[in-house]
Amino acid sequence: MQWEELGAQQCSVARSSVVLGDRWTLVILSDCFLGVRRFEDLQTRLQVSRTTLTQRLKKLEAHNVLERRAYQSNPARYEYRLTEKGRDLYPVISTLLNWGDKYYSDAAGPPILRQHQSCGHDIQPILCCPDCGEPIDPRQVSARKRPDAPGFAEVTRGPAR
Amino acid sequence: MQWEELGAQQCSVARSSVVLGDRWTLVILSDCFLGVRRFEDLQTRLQVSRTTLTQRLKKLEAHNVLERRAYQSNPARYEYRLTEKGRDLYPVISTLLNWGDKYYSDAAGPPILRQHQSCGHDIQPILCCPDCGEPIDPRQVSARKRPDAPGFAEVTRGPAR
DNA sequence: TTAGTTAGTCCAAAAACTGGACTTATTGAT
DNA sequence: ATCAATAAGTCCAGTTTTTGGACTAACTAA
Repeated sequence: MQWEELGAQQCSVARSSVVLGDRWTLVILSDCFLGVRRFEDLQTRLQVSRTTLTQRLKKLEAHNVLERRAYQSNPARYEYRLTEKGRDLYPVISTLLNWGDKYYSDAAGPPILRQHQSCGHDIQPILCCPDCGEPIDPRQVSARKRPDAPGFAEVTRGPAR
Repeated sequence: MQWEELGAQQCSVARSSVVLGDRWTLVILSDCFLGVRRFEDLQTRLQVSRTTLTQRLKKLEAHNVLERRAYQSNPARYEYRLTEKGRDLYPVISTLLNWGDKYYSDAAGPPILRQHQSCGHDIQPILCCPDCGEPIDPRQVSARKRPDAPGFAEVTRGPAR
């Protein structure tokens, strides 16, 4: 299957993977959330090859996740900023960071600390139900195919077995 | 930079990307959360090449995200189950699904619906602060390098500018 | 006996990624 | 005026990864 075809599948994770699913994209976006905007900074920090970085930035721009914007002219220089669609990836990056912190931190703790300004605590955000407000226990969430949806999702998961 | 070296970086997203950062892994895991366990089922549903699927499953097993377990002998047949470390990826998959639902659904809505058993609603989980319980606004979260942490993270993001 | 099932392996071709040199247009220092 | 530095890329040839499809092993059911 060609790569872009994956997006035709009836699955939101598959469609998201068309944009995000490679070695570098999530790391690039993570840096964007830290305020890094320039090609040189990204390249230096991530040690990604210039060719690959160029391709990734173009792809993210094409998918409207980043916006390429001139911050000076003569010579023209560009920076990359998260669009609203890009900012909406915050929960993904944030939960990925939680997972990495849990399983790949060294003894001294996570390399990046996040502080919730509203309450002052260092936090690792958690998933909650937007309706009842309770923290989500995955076993309390059942998944089912939308009745009229086409595609392969015959198997879906019920609540805890 | 070689691929596994990325894990040496002082960044939890980079380390997570060593395991998750490719075209297929997140989609495979998404299927695992739907209860798909077998090689053939994954291959048929995802249309991933058998070689790549084999490699991914081996990698996920090596990183202790999936467990390979015989469900019969003569001939031996194996299934793949999420470990605790794998189940801890639920928030990542879930938020990725939210994002895909928002930006890549067709008019009829998301292909997979999730219902919170505790309260009965169809939901898209949101991020909350584990301390104060409020929904997370990314602009209310500042990131900073742990003071003694080595590595490149000179740039960190403050709260909304 | 034949076909089907399942979890893979093997191969050659195609696609993606790599490091490093190079380009262009400018500013600041000597 | 000359030289070095900066920034955002492009270009290239070599390496690594991914692909589709055929094949295998060890059974079971008809």
